[in-house]
Amino acid sequence: MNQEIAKEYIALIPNLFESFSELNKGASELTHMQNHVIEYIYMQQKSLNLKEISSGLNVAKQQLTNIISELVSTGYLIKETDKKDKRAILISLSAKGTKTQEEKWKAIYQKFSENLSKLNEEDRRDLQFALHKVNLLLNKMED
Amino acid sequence: MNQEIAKEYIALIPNLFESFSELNKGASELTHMQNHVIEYIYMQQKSLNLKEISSGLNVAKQQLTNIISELVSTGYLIKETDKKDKRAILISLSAKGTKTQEEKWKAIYQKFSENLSKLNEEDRRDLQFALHKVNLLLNKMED
DNA sequence: TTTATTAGTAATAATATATTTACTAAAAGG
DNA sequence: CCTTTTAGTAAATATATTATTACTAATAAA
Repeated sequence: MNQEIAKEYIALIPNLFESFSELNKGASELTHMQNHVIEYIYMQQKSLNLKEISSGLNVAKQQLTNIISELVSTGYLIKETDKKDKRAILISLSAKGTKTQEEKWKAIYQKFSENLSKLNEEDRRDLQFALHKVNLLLNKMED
Repeated sequence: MNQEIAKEYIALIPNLFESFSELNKGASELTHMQNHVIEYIYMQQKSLNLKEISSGLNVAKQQLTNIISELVSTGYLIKETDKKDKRAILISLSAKGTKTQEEKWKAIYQKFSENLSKLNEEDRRDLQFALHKVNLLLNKMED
């Protein structure tokens, strides 16, 4: 059975690919890496130190020093020293940073909502249930 | 109802994020863009011309000229002129190109399969059904 | 059959990203 | 304490990506 499930999971990834790539289309004033960093922090929903961002995104910490200090000075990120570990610095989104992310997701949200009209009511009901179940179980798996 | 569905859809994206980013971790000998191009062609499951890749990836066609000719000379891609439109060139994966992609997906597949053991049998059955349904309906939506 | 579009190429310059090496200061471990 | 590890910074270099402009040749459209 596991094989069947894994196949369905794998099939899901390309299905979301388009929405995913669209996240960074809106060609803001930010570079790819800057976007990438902001997006990652937004998804993690908490403050992160440089090391966590580095390993989460697979980017050398030396690179992040510049990228993040740029994002701090342009007002997207906020730095504060970690009181539990004085070597570390916790990085989080500012209101401005959060807003840019919310707008990107909103665009995907709207496009998807429009496409939903191609399904009839029964299919939509099924889709809702199935999506809910998938999210629930994927979360359960990651714990 | 559409709002609820869209919310579940949006929630799904971060859920797949990790698997998604992992696709390009294996730090092959290829650059990001080269990987990106190969990945895109692999996902589309057919030959594409330069224009289609350009608009699909939101990358200027001028950039692709170099990227693709490099990938052709290193044996990942194959070029052939489109007989229906003599201006165009159809680009597809070589056996070597296909193999690299298959290996990346296989790694994701295996990791996911291992994680599945965290679910009990009933949950796994539910997950399989729900994933199948989601894929089915998302495909239906895109037609 | 002209004219306008479209697919792709080419070369250059401007930016961005990646890699390497070396450094400070706090923490962890003995 | 003393040593080693860890988080972050810094600067230089190499490589990759993006943007701009200009060009050829095939196709579409007037």
